Amino acid sequence: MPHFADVILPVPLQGLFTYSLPPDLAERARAGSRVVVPFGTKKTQTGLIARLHDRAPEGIDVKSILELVDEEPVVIPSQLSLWQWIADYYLCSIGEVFKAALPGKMKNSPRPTPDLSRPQQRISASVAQDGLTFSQPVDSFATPQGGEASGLMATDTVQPLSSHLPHLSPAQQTALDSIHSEWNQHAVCLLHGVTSSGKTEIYIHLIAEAIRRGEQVLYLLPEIVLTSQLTERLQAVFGQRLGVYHSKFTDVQRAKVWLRQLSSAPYDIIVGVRSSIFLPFRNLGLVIVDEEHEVNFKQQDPAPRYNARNVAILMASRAKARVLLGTATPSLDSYYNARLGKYGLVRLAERYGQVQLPEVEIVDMKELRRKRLVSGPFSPRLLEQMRQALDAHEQVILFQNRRGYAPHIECHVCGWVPRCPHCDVSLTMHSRSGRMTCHYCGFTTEIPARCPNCENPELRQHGFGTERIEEDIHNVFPSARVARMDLDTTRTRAAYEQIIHDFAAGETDILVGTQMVTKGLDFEQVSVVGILSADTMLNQPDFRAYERSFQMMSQVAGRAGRRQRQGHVLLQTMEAQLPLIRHVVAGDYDAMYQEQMTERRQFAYPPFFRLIFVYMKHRRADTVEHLATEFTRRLQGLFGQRVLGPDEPPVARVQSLFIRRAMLKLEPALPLGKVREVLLQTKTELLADKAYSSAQIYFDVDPL
DNA sequence: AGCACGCCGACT
DNA sequence: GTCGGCGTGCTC
Repeated sequence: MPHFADVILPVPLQGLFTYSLPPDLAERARAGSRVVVPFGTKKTQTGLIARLHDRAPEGIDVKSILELVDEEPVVIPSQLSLWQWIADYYLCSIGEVFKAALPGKMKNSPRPTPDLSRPQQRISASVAQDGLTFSQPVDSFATPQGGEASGLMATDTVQPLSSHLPHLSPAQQTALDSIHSEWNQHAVCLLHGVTSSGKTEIYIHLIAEAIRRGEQVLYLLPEIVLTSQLTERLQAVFGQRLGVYHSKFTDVQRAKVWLRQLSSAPYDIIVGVRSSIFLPFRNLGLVIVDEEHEVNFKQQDPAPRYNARNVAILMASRAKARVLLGTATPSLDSYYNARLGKYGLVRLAERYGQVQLPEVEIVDMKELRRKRLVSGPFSPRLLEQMRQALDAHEQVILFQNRRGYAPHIECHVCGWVPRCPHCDVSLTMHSRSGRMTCHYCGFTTEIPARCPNCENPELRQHGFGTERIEEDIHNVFPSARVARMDLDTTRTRAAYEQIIHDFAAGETDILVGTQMVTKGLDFEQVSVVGILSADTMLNQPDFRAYERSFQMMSQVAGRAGRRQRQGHVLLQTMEAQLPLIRHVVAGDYDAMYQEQMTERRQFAYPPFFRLIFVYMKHRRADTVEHLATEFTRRLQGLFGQRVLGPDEPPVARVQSLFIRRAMLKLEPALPLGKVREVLLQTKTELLADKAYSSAQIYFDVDPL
């Protein structure tokens, strides 16, 4: 019987914590089971047993485990080893991975036990009553009580799948066959299929095949594409075999899916967002990553800053499963891997049905402004196309990559601009609420009636956000029904679904929105798409700005197109001569790829080099400056000119903390183990210095 | 990340 | 004379 357990705790500290096992728990404790342990002075935490052993740790006052929450593990060995891989690769603690992995309810820390010294009732009623514990055998969670877990799950009683499968066009069938033959050589295949080429039907066939072989499928999607339209379509084919895992579901719903995957009757298919890579899979056979180029697959803020696409590829290789990456606009990274022969590559160049690719027309805004033919956000040409579409009872999508009313306001007498008191950005004006908001920290304040600096009552608005566009459309086309889709109008899943539903049902004529309107939505009646300003995307200070602009513009352009008439895309830009704009017009992905790859190679950026950012934050600018200089100096001592910086990120102060960053450009051949060790070591050393102890230091590996 | 301990300003 | 600011140190 083991005497000790190494426990993962949801804290940003490296390593595991060793606790002793009381004899009555020792025989029942298992790796992967949750435990309640004392941590710190008077706190208890819910942790997870990583391993059991008999080696008494030295020089540590070992405490005892208080409770065993689960009789059966809730995390299986393959998950534990994946967590460790994520912590190692993305340079964070395994506790941070644990925190991100488990649905909230399953890692809730119980109230501090009133008397910790009294051992008695170990699995207390207070812990078990939330219904999310494993005091009972796991299979009890696969029974019909939950509603969605039907008793008819046994494979032999489910209807044959083939009767529901969608018909494939010859082009789709060819692509499907090619994917199979690519999989003979490569575990990962990239499906480069133009918008509306019918990738989903191909996915459905592949999923059905995997299920017939008795394998599980993970179907990853970026958050925004996971609409009820898609899940209903998949549900129609796969019914009860399909589980959905979404961040807007409640904790209880997510915990139910998790426990169901542990049972003897798990879902065969999980359709889910980024975090569904953390679900337990005992028999993974296929991973589909749809819209693989999406930056959303990378978690940005709290650690672990993982890329779910890349983790999914690793998971699949460990499970000997196949991977299909699907997109109309591949990430340069994936396309490069395909060109290198690391991934298979299959193209689908034909749109499904008789839908034609849209015609893209450049509108030279610089020229129009010079001739004073345009003042607002719409060119005459766009207005003309919109009017035609409305007259023909067709729909319009307008894409403007900025929410709010005006990106900033300015006193035209003294030049005063309202800025966020906590962040290094100007405040965005929102007219509906009559307020100005910081898009970084959420700080909000009233719009002043006059300039607080010089009392001038005239404050000018600069630029156009989606809210302003919506208002302008009302003025130009008073009878048109307009909807706006951005972060402000889609706070709830219901509101988001409502906007999509109304537009699909033809109850809205014009949809204005941010990036959200570019994502995998197909509307039959859209004949005109307007990209109001390509420049807001092109001018981002980021080496991926052109790649992203191409992806966004191509994706939104792909929303246009009907069976009868060719769709029209109007691309308004101040940089009409830019080669990238021509590539969008021509739909020439390869030209964009070649051009960007030349730059990436020249400036030592991905996919030729691996990037790691070191972020440092402190409430004092001089402290963070010194820290950043010292961190960079130490790294340069070991890694030489691979280390750049420190510099200020585009927004150099957020939530009252000053930010600096150092950048590492590492050649692919460089073993990561040494780098990892040095980075963590340097961080530890510098934080041990009193001058920097209240600073925050973290790493962003393979940033997007 | 929490949380407590610990040493300096505006309050009953 | 106290309540509380957040700097500092620790968590098996």
